[in-house]
Amino acid sequence: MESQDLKKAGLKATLPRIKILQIMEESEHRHMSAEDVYKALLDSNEQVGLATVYRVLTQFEAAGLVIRHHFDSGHSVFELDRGSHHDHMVCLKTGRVIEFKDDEIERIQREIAARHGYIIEDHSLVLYVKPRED
Amino acid sequence: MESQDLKKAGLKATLPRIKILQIMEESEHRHMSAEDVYKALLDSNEQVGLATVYRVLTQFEAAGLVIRHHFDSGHSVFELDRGSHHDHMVCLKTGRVIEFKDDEIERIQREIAARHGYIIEDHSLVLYVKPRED
DNA sequence: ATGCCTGCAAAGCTTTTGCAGATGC
DNA sequence: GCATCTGCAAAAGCTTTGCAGGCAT
Repeated sequence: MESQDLKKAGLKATLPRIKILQIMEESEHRHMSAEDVYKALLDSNEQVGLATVYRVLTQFEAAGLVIRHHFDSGHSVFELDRGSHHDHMVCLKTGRVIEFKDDEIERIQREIAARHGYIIEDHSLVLYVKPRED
Repeated sequence: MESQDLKKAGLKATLPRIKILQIMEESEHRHMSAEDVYKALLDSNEQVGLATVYRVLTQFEAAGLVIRHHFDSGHSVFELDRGSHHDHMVCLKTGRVIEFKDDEIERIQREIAARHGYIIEDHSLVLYVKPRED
């Protein structure tokens, strides 16, 4: 039940929030822009303002429910935080987003940061790729 | 001589372009936003419009003279392309940007892309870090 | 009941664009 | 001289915010 997740996150279980959470859970695209979410709401005949979508997504981010990515395009993309960290590969031809994770890379990253006297708080790794058979 | 670089890149050697190239070469910060460049121009008593800065930086990017990064902040930062690829570490406390490169990480990245049937066109790796002695 | 939410419209920021005049070659 | 470039101001995205009314608890 979404209302539980919301309350657990310290957010009142309002209709827009519940709907947005549902949209993101049910969407076939795990990465959605605010506009994408807004359009999906309209498609479901939900009356929610775009400003509210932005506000809710920002609150979700603060609450750790979603992760905000920037990729390379000047606008934000949101993804439900299912708890398992991973990196992304974006196909330049189709726009498809593939998730992956590699412990070896993560290990080396920590090592490099440490070598400079730092601790990693977060990181962003995006591979921009194209199909091999081009 | 900057005008040579510009002509080689197929761009007319105009004053704004030359000045912007100089600014970026001489700045102690290798990563500058359009606004940063614009302010630096004003500080040097150069009369160049902000729109021109954006236009020139975009042309430079297309010409391969600079690289545009997005990091995580909703605005672009530009860096002179000195030919040697590297990744970035951004200190969350001071904003300092450190460059690094690791062949092992690069190798694994290519391997992962290949495993999914892709070839890497480009990639972006940014570590958001904080000093160890916090 | 009351304090947190929402919708709308307006404003904010970064970046782009149209146009007339200026400049490089 | 002519095409390209620049400055200005206006516009265009994306995102945030102020305010008056609405909703969850």
